[in-house]
Amino acid sequence: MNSEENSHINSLGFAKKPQDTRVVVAMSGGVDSSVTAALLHEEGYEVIGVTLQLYDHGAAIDRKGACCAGQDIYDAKRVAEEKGFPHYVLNYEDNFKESVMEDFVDSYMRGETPIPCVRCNQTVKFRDLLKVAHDLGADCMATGHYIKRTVNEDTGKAELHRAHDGGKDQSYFLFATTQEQLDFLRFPLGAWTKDITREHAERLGLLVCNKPDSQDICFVPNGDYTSIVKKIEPTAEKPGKIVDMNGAELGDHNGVIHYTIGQRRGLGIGGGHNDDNSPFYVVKVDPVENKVIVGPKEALSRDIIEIHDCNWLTDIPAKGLSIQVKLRSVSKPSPARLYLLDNGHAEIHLDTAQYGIARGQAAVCYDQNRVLGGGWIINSRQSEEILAAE
RNA sequence: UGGGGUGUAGCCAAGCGGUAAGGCAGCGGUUUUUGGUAUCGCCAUGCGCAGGUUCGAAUCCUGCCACCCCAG
Repeated sequence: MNSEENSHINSLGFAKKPQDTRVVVAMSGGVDSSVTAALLHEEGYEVIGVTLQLYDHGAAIDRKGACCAGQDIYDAKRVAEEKGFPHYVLNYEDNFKESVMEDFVDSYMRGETPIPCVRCNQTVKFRDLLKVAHDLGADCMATGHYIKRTVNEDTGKAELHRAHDGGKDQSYFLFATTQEQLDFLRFPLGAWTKDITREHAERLGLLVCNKPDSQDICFVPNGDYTSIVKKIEPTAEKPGKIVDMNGAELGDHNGVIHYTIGQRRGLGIGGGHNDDNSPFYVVKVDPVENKVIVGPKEALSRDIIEIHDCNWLTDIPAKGLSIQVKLRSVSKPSPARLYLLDNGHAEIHLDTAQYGIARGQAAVCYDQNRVLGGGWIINSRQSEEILAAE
């Protein structure tokens, strides 16, 4: 981030001195965003740190690897104080609850499988906090995400690219970033590995340098997401039947919110229900009938995915586009072809079928390392040609 | 009541005189910046019960019990 010595353009892409460039840094209290803020400050930028208080303090205060509550807010403030730049804490609890947590709950109630991290980026951070940054007169807003933003010399447009460190790449969670948001955003860590970030944290003497990486859903304590669903929607947990694909009852469930497509464990279905004693997987979640439908792994095979609420950072030709797509955060992109549909949806035709594609998850499209955009999975099916071949 | 069959872990199940396969479920670990997947490990001192034969029995014998089927 300190290249371009021979240019008048500073490291954030502005034709002015760092000290004349005001940048709002979204600080979660973790290592990454702390380093981002401290480094920009070190470079001479006019840094304003902002931390959002997203959910209940008390419940999160002892939680390792959380963010944006309790101790983390304090940590962010300490970093700002030590480095000597202003820092604000904004209470976004209501906002977060409405935009992220309630969406999370509604999604499970509909039998879907949500990704709250994407919703959070999409709403609270890149819509609401970004507006605050604008209001503060900032030239841009920086975050500690591992993703690269480049400016295409031909088109002059900002592009999103996967992080240099493929293992830390967060592009899956940022697919919904619009072109307009991207124009205003900066991701200084995108070209780094986590090791480098931690080295800088140490060099800068940040008290957060040894904090563990965050993982899991930040507002869910010890991995038990259903406790949050129940807390917000006490009627969410209705017991019902687990049935096979012919409708035969195989067992009981204690609420569809506990299940997601592709899930194997936790069904409690013993042997003797099929010839080879092969395991059962959740094939469908039916909140209306309050049933969980299970079947063999083959029944999960899907090679056509329909997505909606799409965000595109490039033009998609009418005749389709060869892409690579990620249908879950942890998996290599797989080759596919992308087609836009008349209703604004899009369809992704996978070269090879995948298993466990759940409604509510995201399909993120790439051209090699470039993020083209993506959408939310609304439907999926197995093409007839493959069905016929089986 | 007569005839036949079956009883092996929570479930399915192999073994048929030589010291309890495998799978499903469950539990635990690894992996993982969403859910899930995957992967690794653990899981019957005992084979319906009681005797007997044998160096040795889940396996052979006897009795009892339970369930299933057919007859009546």
